[in-house]
Order: sequence, then C-alpha cells, then structure tokens
Amino acid sequence: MAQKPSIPKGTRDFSPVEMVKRNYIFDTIKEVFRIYGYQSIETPAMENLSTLMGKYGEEGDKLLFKILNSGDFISKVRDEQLKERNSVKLTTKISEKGLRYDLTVPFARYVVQHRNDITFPFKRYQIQPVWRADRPQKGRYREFYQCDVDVIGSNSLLNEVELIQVVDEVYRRLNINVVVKMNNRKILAGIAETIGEADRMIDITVAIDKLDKIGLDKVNEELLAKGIAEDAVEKLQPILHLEGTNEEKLNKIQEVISSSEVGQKGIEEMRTVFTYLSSLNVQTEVELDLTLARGLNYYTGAIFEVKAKDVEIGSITGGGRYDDLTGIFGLKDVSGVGISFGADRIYDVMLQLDLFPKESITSTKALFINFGEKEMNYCLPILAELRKNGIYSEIFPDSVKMKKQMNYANKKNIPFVILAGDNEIQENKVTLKDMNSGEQQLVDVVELIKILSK
RNA sequence: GUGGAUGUAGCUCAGUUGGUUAGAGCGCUGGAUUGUGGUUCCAGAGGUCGCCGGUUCAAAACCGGUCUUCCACCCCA
Repeated sequence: MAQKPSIPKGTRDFSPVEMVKRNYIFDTIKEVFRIYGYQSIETPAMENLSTLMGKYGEEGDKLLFKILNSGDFISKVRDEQLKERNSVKLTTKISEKGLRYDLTVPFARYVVQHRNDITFPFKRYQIQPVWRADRPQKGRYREFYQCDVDVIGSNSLLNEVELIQVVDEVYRRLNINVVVKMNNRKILAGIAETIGEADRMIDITVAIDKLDKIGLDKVNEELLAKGIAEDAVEKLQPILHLEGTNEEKLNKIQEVISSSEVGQKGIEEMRTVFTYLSSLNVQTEVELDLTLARGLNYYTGAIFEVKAKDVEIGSITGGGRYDDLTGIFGLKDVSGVGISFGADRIYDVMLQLDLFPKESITSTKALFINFGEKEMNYCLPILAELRKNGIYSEIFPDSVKMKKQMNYANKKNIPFVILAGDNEIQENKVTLKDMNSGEQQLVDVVELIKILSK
C-alpha cells in the first residue's frame, strides 16, 4: 500500500455530518448579523506581509504563516545573508505574502483601500478561515473560522451596546449559556498611569490577565520580574481585589484612579454602556472584569470576551474598540469596534453539551429505489416534481440489489423510500415507505408531495 | 518556540521477561432472504505494528532520530 495521505498539523477535514452542524452555526450567526444591518464582505486568504507584520505584537509575527515567493527566489539572495542564518531577516527576502491571521486587520486594509466606495458608518460581517502557526491543542487549531462583525467610522458607544445585543441574540439562538466579560483599555491605561508605570501598560495587563488562572502571588511575581517597581505593584493590589456589582467596582476604581484623565474617560464609557444595557432587554450577564486585558495591542477602548459557562474551553468570542487601526494604512481618525465569534470552539462547545438540533441531521428526505430502465423512466418525472416542490430527494443511480439500496437509505438516514414497480406503474401510483415505522402506503403523486412536504 | 505523553486492521483497543503464523469488538464484503433496510445466523476480505536507522541469532516490544495526535507553558478564537 502506498503511504497514507494526510493533512497538515492542526488542520481538519469536515464530513457531511459535521458540515450540517457547522452550517447550522454559520447560518445562525449570519442571520443575526443581517438582522442588525451588517453586510457581508470577503478578503483574500493571503495578504502582503507588510499588511500583516507588526499588527499582532511580537508573538503574532511568529505565528504568521509566510508564503514563499514564486520562481527562483533563493538565487536572488546574497551569500552573506544566507550565511547569516537569520530566519527573520531572510524571511523578508524570500517571502512577501502571508496567510491572514485574523479578519480585523484585512478589514482595516479593505476600508482604507475602498474608502471612496464605502458609506460610513460601515457595518460589515465577514466569515472566513484564518491561519496561525500555533502549536495545536484542544480547541486550538492552525486553520479555523472567525465570524467577525465590525462597525467602522462611528465613535458612538451605541455600537458597543449593539454588539453585546448581537452576542446575546446569537447565543440565545444557539442555546449556549455565556457570560460577557468587559473591560476598557482606557481604564487599564489609567491604572498604569496612577501607579506611575504609564508606559508599561502592556506588561501590566498581560500579567493581571492571568489572575484567575495562576493566582495573585504569581501575578505579583511576574510583575516584579518584568521590572515593575515594587511600590507600583503595591499600589495595584486594591485594584486586583475589587469585588461587587459592576456599579460598585466602577465607583471604587474611580476613586483609585481619580487623578488619571484617560482613566476617568474609560469609566465614563463603561457607565454609558451599562446604562444602555439596563434599559434594553439583554438577558446575557455582562460583567465588568478589570483583569481582562486581551493581547492584541490595537485595542483602545472597550474590550470584550465571551465565555461559555458550562464548558472549559477559553473564550469563544472576543473583540473591542480600535481607534486608529486604519491609521497605519494611512487613514486617520476612523474609529471602529468589532467582535469575532470563534465558530470552531462554538462547535466544540455545542458538541460537548449536545446542543445540535436532531432534525438538522437529515438532508435527503426521500429516495427512489431503482428497479431498472422501465421503472426509472416512470420515476424520473415524479422525482423532478418533488424537487420542484422543494423536497430534497434522489434516486439510486444503479439498478442493484434492493438490499443495497435500502441499506443506502438507512445509512444516510433518509426517512422515506419510494418504490415503483409494475403494480404501481399500472395504477399510476407509488409505494411510500416510512423508514422509521416500516409502514407502507400506496399513494398518487399529489398525496406523495403532501406527505413529504410536512 | 520550550517541556511531557502517544501511535498496532476503516474505528476503539488487547498483545506477558524480546521467541514460531499479531488478536478481539465494531464496521466492511458475500450468503441465509432474486420487491424490503435497521435485528439474527454463517462465511470472507483487510496489518510495512507511524516512518527511518541501530542493538540482537531473533524486535510490535529495547535504543536514537523524525512525523502525528494529545497535555502543560507561551500566546490565543
């Protein structure tokens, strides 16, 4: 036997059964996006590396899949550069394209490039795969789908609120219990400012992001290890201990960072969002979590993360506001906010909780048994008639043993089988067999369509 | 990227201190049943023991390398 074929690490094939379930998720998400007035776009799988590099932090650059240049690319590289054996430097010589890492940065590029054709505020959704050269684990793949919704060209906090409504609606429809965690980069900046480490915000937030995972002591350890001053870490402690309702947390943090202007702005923003939310009928719990940081460094305002309550799997949706993502591509003062649903993780959650509707498994509703040339000629117009009426139906293409044809129907979970031999043809009817009950009845085409349309 | 575990039939897994012809269940194919599937019974096919190399009279088993999957870290959807 030849060597078994395989697929790259962290990628997956999807069987028909799996695709039914995946499409259920995609369709649900899409439907909600459209109801809220978002329009669909797509961008290429690959972007110029110059578009991608430097947008996701140092770690992100490493996780980009790079595509080799076409042609005899290595002959153009000078010997000294080859001898240097510096992968990062050499990469810029032999690769100028990469697979997209997320949908937000390509979207920013899209907006800048098509700014004259876009009416702002621009509400778009985009459902496409992204690639990361990460080491795979459970719920972590090298190729996975993101479902992004963004509003760009509007500063209104109503957009943040609307995105929470979208989250609420999507997970209500999918029947997943979630909690939305929210924070604001301006508050985090205010905290950094207040403790006298304004320029170390990223290091501070990355550390405190791990609070509920590694505990307070380890967080403090990490902060000190990263060179944050001891008295600054000391000042941080009351913030790490915050408890109570969102309102109580906001009040306390407001006192602590009262001297910071950005911080006050962030608190004000959060208050506005919570006020909107309380007047709307949002069922999902929205929790202010001051330890939520999120790695992507283009976020400037609100940040979100959605966690499934009943499954340990990390976040299944995340996002935030970015005031100047288009700035790096030359379009200033365009603020956007967006979130991304992780379809693959949602799939894993739903599978674990057995939340997929049973009916959606069926595809074909009725199968015609093939008895031979004459019978086939009788069946084909009826088959066409069923299809015209929107009934998913098919005929077994070969006139083989009936056992095999019945078995096919059984395996494919087809609920009805249609038989037409000499007797049926003579009466101008067909025999309809219900595969679940085993019952059969002799019906004409009109009755057939009526029964199958149910 | 760092550290750990794993790999035997299509699938889930047995396989003793290294010893003759590597097994089971499920699935698959054929038959019992030529117009009746899902149940039952009978028969059959299917393996480079992940791959490459080493130790040995002898390797699925021991050693080295490599790849896959999984777990932790880093980071993240």
